[in-house]
Amino acid sequence: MARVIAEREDVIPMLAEVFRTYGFEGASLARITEGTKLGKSSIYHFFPGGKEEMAEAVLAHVDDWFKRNVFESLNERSDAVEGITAMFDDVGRYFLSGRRVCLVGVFALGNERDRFADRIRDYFAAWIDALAAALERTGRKPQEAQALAEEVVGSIQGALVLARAFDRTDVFTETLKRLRKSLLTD
Amino acid sequence: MARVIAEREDVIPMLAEVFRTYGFEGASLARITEGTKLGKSSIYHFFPGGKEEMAEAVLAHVDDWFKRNVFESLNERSDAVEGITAMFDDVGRYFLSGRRVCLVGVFALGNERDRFADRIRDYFAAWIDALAAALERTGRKPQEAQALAEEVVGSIQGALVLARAFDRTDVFTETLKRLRKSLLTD
DNA sequence: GTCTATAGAGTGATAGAC
DNA sequence: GTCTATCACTCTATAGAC
Repeated sequence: MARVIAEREDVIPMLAEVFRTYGFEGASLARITEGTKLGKSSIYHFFPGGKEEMAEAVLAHVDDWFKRNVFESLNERSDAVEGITAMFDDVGRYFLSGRRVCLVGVFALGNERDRFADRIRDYFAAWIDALAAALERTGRKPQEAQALAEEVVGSIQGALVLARAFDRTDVFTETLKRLRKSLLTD
Repeated sequence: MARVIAEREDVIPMLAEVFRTYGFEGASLARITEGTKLGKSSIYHFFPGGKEEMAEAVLAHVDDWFKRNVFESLNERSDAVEGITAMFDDVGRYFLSGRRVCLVGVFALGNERDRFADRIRDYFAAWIDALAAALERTGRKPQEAQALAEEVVGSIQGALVLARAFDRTDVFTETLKRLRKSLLTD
């Protein structure tokens, strides 16, 4: 029998895509098996806790990706301006210029929010805090930096909604351009 | 037999609340009958087309509410500044200071977007256009007004996401305050 | 009688868990 | 694959207003 040996780690990005596309409730086992090319038994082998465990793993994976890319861009560059520029590039690439939606944002809006409240809150908090820290290194006051960071992350989420609504990636890419400019010029 | 006679019009706001809370896929008939206090027969009597017709009616209702309130605030006041202020008040009240989510935004992010693409696009386009027109009346150039309006509507959507993520209404109300100020001072 | 709103059993299909 | 629960939806019967 032909077998494609899969590992849990390899399944998670595909799972993420299913949850992103259909939301938590809409991610049925049929869609999950279709999206992962795995049978139900394999899925339950990797995630005995069912959909809840799958969603947890996906959220952890997204969190990890942002920590290793976006937040690292912001924190580990000696030049804060360069770090902020890199963050916008990372974000633009991650969301496929607006064609891809934010999984955590989708979860935040749905009734699954309460179930994953900690993960959702931590994701946005970590992002805002990392950006605020970088903004402080550009010479802004802590309070101003925090407010600006919140503004930027919120605007990115809103731009994803509008890009989907209008089915136009430029709504997203132009927003990123504008936000970057406004952070780095005044 | 005890009867509480309902009308289609009275059902729609309750339906809207169910769709807002659970999304299109998550709005099961069980949740719909629970949320509307109506039996299946009554629901299907009012909406023979099933969930699709219910969602259409709800989107039309939201559209109508915004046209009759938010957009009217913007367009039919002789003083554009007063109109913009009224819009922010309307929006703050409508979204219950951020406790309530935007139904159209939720639909835009989900895979139901394609099914209701026209309604979703028109809702945001009408909002942005109405705000842009008011901004032009405050003396801004058409292009600048359009970009600013898009920015504001996007920021409002993003603020709803963050308010839900942090479970803090002030994230939403502070964003409204900031946006209003930035439109009316510079 | 007609008409509209309601009650709720019952349909096959699909859900998630195992 | 197998399990039960739930899915969206249909149907017949019936309530009360005219």
